[in-house]
Amino acid sequence: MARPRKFVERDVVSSAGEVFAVRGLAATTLDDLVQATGLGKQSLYNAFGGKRELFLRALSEDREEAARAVSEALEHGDASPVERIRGHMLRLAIEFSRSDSRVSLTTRALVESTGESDQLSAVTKSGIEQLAGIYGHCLELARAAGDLPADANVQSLATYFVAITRGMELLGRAGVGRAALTAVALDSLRVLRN
Amino acid sequence: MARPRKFVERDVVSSAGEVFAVRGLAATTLDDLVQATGLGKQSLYNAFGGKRELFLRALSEDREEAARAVSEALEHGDASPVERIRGHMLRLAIEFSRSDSRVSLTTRALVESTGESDQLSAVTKSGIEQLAGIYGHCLELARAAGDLPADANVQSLATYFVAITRGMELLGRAGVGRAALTAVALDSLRVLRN
DNA sequence: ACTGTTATGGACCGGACGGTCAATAACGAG
DNA sequence: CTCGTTATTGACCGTCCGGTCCATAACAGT
Repeated sequence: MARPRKFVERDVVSSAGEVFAVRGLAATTLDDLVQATGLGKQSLYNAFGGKRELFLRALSEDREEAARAVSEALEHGDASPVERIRGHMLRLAIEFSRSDSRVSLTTRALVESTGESDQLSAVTKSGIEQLAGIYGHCLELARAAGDLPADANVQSLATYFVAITRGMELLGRAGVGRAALTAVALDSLRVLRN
Repeated sequence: MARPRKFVERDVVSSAGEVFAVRGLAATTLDDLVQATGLGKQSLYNAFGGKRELFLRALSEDREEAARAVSEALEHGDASPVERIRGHMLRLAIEFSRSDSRVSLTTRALVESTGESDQLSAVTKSGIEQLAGIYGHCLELARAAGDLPADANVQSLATYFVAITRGMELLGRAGVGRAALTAVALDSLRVLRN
């Protein structure tokens, strides 16, 4: 009944997210997005509403994807919970030491948000809570298995892992290499010793 | 022999740094800086050369100030090295949970730098190495005092502390409160148990 | 007081930015 | 085939941006 779109929203959001991850929200221009997505300005505007809205879409997708990935790494497999966390951290060390200058959109949003009541802040906060929840779940299993120190607080350990992973991401961006990041990841796991 | 300046460079750089810390490099406009510093555009330009150069000045100052502060916290006092680190981390937890939306210029530069060969990257990398060096020095003392696990690697632990502090900074920005950040700080110290 | 030199402030500029408009194209329904 | 609806395209717009120009002010030295 009407002219069909020539693009798939998911692909567009994904391409846009790539640009945002490399350049950041403020530094990305509409023309960058036009070039990266292949759409015209007006099509972009019709479908998403503008640069900021498109970023929010990309952010949501990135958040979901990240949560999915961590979930998969921590909640499945036959290794023990602590070993799963260990494997996850080592994989992150490798991922963050890739020199492709990407920064997760969540971190971008965190840094570029302009205030408490910013919409970016809201999405980012809930994203962090979601991540902490996933870590927390796995840590709970570890505790049940007796693999955590007796006095460990699962909640705060979960937040701790969110913090150390964000820190590793920044260090990777700063050029810290794979070996060093791996060492950091291994160090970070020492908090789990009992 | 010529008209004297009406401003003190240090103050101007400091005010500018404040703005950059809140808004970021890309999102700060020259007019923001004019308003924050009280100088005219031309004076700003004469004295510093432009927005980017001014940011670099502010970044250097911020880096020195941060290094000085950490140095002071870790290298003096009658407490043991490990206890000094502990106190330092607890103080950071409080600092990062202030809700004033600041992000250290080093983190800003890290996230907003546009490539490997970026001047921002260079300054930031050396800043991180400097910080790691300070942590490393204190950890060396701790090791000498026998307060570190026997198999601990001082180098990587130093990097680890840089990572966890950057992560805590981001979490603070995300709205994680003082109590939670303090718990994270305490957790992070568990890697030092022997 | 005069002069050389630098600082200052406000007007100004070219360009890029995010966003919009209007003409046209591509479809499905009838 | 025609019509209604929506997508697309490229030209266009007002604004804001970083940066510059220029006329003037404020000093130090003579």
